[in-house]
Amino acid sequence: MTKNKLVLIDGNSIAYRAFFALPLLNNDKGVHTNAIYGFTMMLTRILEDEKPSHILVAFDAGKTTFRHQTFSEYKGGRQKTPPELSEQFPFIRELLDRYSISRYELENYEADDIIGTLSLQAEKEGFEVKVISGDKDLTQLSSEDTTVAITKKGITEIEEYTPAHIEEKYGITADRIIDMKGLMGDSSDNIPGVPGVGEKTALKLLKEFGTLEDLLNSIDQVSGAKLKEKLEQHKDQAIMSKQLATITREAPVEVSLQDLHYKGYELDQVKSLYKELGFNSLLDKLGVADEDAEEESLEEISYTIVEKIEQAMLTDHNAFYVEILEDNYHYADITGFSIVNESGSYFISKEAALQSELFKKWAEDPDKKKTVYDAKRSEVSLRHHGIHLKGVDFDLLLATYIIDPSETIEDVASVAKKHGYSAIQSDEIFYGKGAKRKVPEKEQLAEHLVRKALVLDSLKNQLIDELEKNKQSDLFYNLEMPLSLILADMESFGIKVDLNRLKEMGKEIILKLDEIEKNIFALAGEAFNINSPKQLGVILFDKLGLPVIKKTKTGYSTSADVLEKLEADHEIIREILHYRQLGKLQSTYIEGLLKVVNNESEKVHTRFNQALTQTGRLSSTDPNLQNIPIRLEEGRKIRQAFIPSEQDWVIFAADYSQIELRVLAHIADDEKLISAFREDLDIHTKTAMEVFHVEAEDVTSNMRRHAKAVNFGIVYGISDYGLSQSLGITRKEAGQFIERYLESYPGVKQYMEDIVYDAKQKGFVTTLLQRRRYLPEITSRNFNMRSFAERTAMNTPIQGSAADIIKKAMIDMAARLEKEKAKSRLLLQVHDELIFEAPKDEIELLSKIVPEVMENTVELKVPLKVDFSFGPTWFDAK
DNA sequence: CAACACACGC
DNA sequence: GACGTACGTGTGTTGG
Repeated sequence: MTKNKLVLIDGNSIAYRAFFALPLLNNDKGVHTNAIYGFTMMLTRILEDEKPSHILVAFDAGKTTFRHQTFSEYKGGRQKTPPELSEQFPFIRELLDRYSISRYELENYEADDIIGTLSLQAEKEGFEVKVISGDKDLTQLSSEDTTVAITKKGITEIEEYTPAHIEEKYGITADRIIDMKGLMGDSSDNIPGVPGVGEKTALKLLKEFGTLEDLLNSIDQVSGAKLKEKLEQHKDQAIMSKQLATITREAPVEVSLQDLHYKGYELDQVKSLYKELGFNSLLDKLGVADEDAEEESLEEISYTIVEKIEQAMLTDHNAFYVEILEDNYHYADITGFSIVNESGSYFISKEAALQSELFKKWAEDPDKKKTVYDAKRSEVSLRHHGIHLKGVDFDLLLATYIIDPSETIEDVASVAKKHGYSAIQSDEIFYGKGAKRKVPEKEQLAEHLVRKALVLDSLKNQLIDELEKNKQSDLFYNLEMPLSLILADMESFGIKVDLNRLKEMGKEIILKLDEIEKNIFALAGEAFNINSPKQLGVILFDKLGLPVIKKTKTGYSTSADVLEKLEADHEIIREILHYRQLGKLQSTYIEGLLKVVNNESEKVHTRFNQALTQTGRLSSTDPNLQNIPIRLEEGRKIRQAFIPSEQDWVIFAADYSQIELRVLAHIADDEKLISAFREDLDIHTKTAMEVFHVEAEDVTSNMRRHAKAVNFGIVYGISDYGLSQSLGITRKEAGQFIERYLESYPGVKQYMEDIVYDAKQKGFVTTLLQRRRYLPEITSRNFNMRSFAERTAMNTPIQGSAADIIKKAMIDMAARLEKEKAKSRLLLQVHDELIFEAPKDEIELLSKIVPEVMENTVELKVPLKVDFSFGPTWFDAK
């Protein structure tokens, strides 16, 4: 017989927590749902993790409780519950009813007291008890049978208070928590305590004297005259405070433990409430994806399954959809096509299309306009069949991304849904996911693909209007759309890899890894899996007794910054760091790269995601060629394996110098920063001079390092905390650095203030070329969310404008290479640099035109500066 | 299979 | 006074 388990939830406290932890979500009926949603998340998690046999959610009853008789100002000065939260309580009660979970409130008592009373009863009956709240006061209930879980950050993370944990954390037993409260008070409940006594002092006193009463009986033995006087003076107040903080275990609760038995819930009940509230993600989790709704909305459509293509089907203006099921379109096969135009709606099988000369001619005709979804993907896959797609005049994927980069775009259906168009199923539902994925019969496939083309057809004009309204037409038509074709070229062409070089490096690294592994095992005194942070933690901190610097939620942290601090303590640390470094090279950059090299061409074909990042940057996958090592020499050598695809060619790399800071100088219109760049000064040294008020010759390398980190922080929008981490200084010091920086560059300071104000007014920020990022959280009452949104407001115009500039440079560069009839080709973009391969006899040309084009692609108040180099491998182009 | 910890680049 | 803090991608481990 397993033990009964009672879960007691502090309903008010969890609702508050959820409300402040989540942004103010609205459902389609205009009801705020963030607290309900957070509460639901918490509740389902508890049911799953704890599997209680009994459960109750306690709420506070009215305004006053028996505590007010003792102290009329109890909970005085507390802010009124925001109406946005109040309106959610009825739903939370409804939710509990649907879940068949008991809830209870009691006149004159707080939720705490109900919990205290029932937990005591349950303990006596031999139950295991779990209390869940956001209020640390509840920890006083912790006992051998009762664990108190307090939400930490957000709503999903909790900290569990067992008697042992309390002793470890505070150095006092659980039953002394109330004595501590008596001394230190509690400002949120307006419990006074003893003025001048905080947590530290309270704990010190209790450790020395025992209970509050013990302490007050021996005040004369307290060291420190001031403290003694305070205690003497506020003796009664301390006793009263302790009383107020004490949870009663004898409230006249009218429910019995039997009443709290939990028998599970009725799926339909919960489901219908979720639907009403618009909790779609939770509906999915219930495993009851809303099939009927999907079915309902799918109106019938008519279309033709084309056996033989005829000229009349291919017109001047078309919605054209190319289906490729695998996500890596470099290697995947085309599944089929659909076309919608004024002549009709068609499904065309892969075979029917590719055998047709008419189709090829139409696809390659720039005057036959096509609206597509993901032009790059369509283009690259058609090329495998010798067809060069031309005449794309609208890409639904890119338009959706430009209009709002925060929308997660999964497939045509997800885009359709966002614009209120529902006559289509998602690919996940239509094809199935994971192992269940399969291509259905032709009839069904045909219908699904035609539906996609219909979406293209019907959303196009709507999105064109939206782009126009946002003044983003130029960005869309003249930047992102042409860029997608350039990226298609880069991706299809690929980059040659020196397989032998890579394999050789792999062998060397394996030898070294074996050696280091032996050393580590010898130093540890046993063999273990070095790649397992868990096992490594046990060795370092339990067996070798090294000091614990940081913990993660699952155990000890063994990250590099922690290990570096331990380097002097044990020689095993150096070995582990080296092992990690080489292990990363081996698994990600040697084996990982070898896995994705095309065996025939010996090239890698990355895919640039052009519709993903919030800032407008590209990202790169399979392989990611934007994070090839460079910082450490050992890793940098990986670049020796990237070589030109033709004999006697070179790799030519050009990078913008300090593009983000130059952009900042421009948009902030900061006089000092502008003149620094006009004079082409070393910007980090210059910043050090300004921040530390010294002359150039007095800037030490440490000052420059600090200045560089601050510049870095400005560019990436990190917080004082982030800066303190990267410099190994305190948060306060980091904050002072940032302040001094802003004093040094008043234009920047003004910009930072203006942009945040602007973002609050408009709800979004823009870049040089009108890219947008919406920041709804900038008005959040949650400090963290608001701060993050504010930093994003400052940072996105900087990083996003830099992204705009290099994208434009890529387009200009492609045009210029064509004009020069050069053979050189662009291979990669890595955020602020462009990598080309070039015949040796074009090095001179590139050395002239690459900097010229990149530096002049836009005109800013400061010059743009480009450095370049070249060599037989990417490694040598440094 | 998802979540986590870690590490690489900009 | 605490909160939990740049963005991406890929790897290995772990536990359901």
